Amino acid sequence: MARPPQFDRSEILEKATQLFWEHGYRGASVSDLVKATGLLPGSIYASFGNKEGVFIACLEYYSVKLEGNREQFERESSPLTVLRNFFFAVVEQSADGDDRRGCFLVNASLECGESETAIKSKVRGCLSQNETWLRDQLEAARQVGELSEDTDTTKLAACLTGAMFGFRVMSRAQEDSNKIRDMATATFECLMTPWQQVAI
Amino acid sequence: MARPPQFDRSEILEKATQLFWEHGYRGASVSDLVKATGLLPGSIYASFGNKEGVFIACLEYYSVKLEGNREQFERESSPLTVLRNFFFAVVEQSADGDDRRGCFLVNASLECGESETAIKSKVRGCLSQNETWLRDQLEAARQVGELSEDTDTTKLAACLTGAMFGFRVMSRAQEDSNKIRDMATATFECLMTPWQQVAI
DNA sequence: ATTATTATTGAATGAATGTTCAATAAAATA
DNA sequence: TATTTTATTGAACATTCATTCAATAATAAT
Repeated sequence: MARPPQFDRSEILEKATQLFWEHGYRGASVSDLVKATGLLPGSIYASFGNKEGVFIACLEYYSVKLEGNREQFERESSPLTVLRNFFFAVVEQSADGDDRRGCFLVNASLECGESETAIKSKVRGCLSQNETWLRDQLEAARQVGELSEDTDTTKLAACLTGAMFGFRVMSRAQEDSNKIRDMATATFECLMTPWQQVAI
Repeated sequence: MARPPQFDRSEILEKATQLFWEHGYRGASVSDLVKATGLLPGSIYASFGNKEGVFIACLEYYSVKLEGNREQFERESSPLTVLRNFFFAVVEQSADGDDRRGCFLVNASLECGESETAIKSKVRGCLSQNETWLRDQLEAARQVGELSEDTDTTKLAACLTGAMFGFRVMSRAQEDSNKIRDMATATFECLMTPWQQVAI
């Protein structure tokens, strides 16, 4: 009994995400959003409530995409290989000289403060989802015998998350690509080696 | 032959830094700056050129303070102890539940993009200064025999820098204090242990 | 075809943004 | 003391900000 939206939501979110990712939440204005998406203010406010609403929808959109990204690696390999492949895929993305936007979630986490409560909690949720996936993967590796029995998978997942945050920041700071690669590789090896089981 | 400034520059910078640290570069307006410092717009623009100039002066101010912070640890201990003490001082600051502002430099690094060129390069300079200090400290430790001869101190300094970025981000993301402490401790041990020499 | 409901339009809103400026005040030199 | 130089004042600047709204268009159900 009503007119349906004329636009493709995920197409709009893709464009909005690119905009926010490049300029940040505060750095991208509603006019920029209008230009980037082709939607007029009225439509934007009718669909997302306000600018913060658009941003949170973008965070969700990005997070879902990231989830798909992780699942993509889960096909054929052992848990540890899946984990390693995902980790180094992020490393490569962070080391890419032509794209130094870092991680949309990490950027948002540092840009937004106590005043943007809804954003903060959304970011927190998405980041912890990623960390939980890492832990699940480590746990699976432990079950399968790729990691030693006494591996503290929760703590290890936190360490890996921290390491990833680290080179996400380095990526933004425009560090040398090889430096990022080297430091990420070394850190990964240092963190994982103590728990890895030698195949018999 | 002229009237001297009426304000104490470092007092102003202290207040401005606190403001920017809490709200970010874009999140703090010039009016906020006026309120926080007590200076009127004209004085601010006469002294710092523009808002970006104030921010860059704050980055410098913070960086110098950080340098003093590092030197404070250099008094009585061995290079490795100095390094460890500094590292865990930052950990404790990051884990402090009442102050989750993270690192002013890291925050600025993620908030500011390609449009704020001057800020980006200032941040880069300050961060690399810290990393260089870490490397020097590691190098001293190697010379003294606290670390093995074949320690790649440059790469290790990069790894430690990344680790610190990591828990700076976690601090902002409002993670549990003990989680931050645990992950930082574990990461530090993993990174350092392979190179540490056992005393004979 | 009529009606109810929602989407889109695009101008308008008031508040806030960073910055400028002429006037004034204060200090240091001559 | 007179002069020069710089600092401070506080209002005013144009611009941009996020948001609203009455008018219009489009759809689905009656």
